[in-house]
Amino acid sequence: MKKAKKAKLEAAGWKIGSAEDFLDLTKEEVAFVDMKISLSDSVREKRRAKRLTQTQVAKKIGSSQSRVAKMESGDPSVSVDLMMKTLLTLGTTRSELAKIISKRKSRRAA
Amino acid sequence: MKKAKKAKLEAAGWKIGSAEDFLDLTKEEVAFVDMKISLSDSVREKRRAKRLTQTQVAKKIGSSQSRVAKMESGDPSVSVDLMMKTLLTLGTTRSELAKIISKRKSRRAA
DNA sequence: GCAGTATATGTCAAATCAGACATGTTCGCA
DNA sequence: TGCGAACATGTCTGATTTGACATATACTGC
Repeated sequence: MKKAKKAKLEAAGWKIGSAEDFLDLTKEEVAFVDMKISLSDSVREKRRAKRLTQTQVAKKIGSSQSRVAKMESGDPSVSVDLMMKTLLTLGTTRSELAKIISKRKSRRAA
Repeated sequence: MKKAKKAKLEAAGWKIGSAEDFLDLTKEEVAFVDMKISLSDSVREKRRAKRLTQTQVAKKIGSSQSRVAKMESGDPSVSVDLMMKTLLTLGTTRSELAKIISKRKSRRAA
């Protein structure tokens, strides 16, 4: 299974087994998961741009390194709320946030 | 206390007592709460534009009328996740969502 | 007045998400 | 090779958010 697809399903809260599972998400669910992935990527980008470690970010937002790692990996246990709060804490403006939300994922090479 | 201010504090999870409480939010907290208010307003606008009752929206998103009411009133118990899922279900596109996020609140008459 | 419909508000148990911690992996460097 | 730093992953317990329900309020037409 393609990595992006896997990430989407997992972000939606599903576990991918060894069998060829297939679950169709509604259009809205796909949009929501895509958005979460955009936010997730942006957290990593913002953090790197500011040359901070996950531990340093964790301290800023009053959380832990593992939760920051989960944010960046698109773990389904992370809410949009938390990622947005994190981005804002990292100095992202509302209009930058808007760009992140609207951003279509550029297809990455698998 | 101004209504908008009250809404912000409440949306941030604080109860306003009778005494002249004052809690200063950080810049990021204010931005986050503003954003939630924008989303909240948008849920109501979108629903009305589609001429749906709260009960009908609740059914669409698999929730209850009371939760939709809370979304629209900016209740602090409502997450950004839920409001975004709702907006997407109501046909909002990601780029429209982006506009909502970036939107500065126009000052309402108190 | 009284129904009926729409929305608001408060509460609760169950589900989800949180921070914390342990531990595993990966990388660079001496 | 071994060490240390950064990051990933799994899992606890507690906090927050959830849908559901009861109930209140507001407005309509009769």
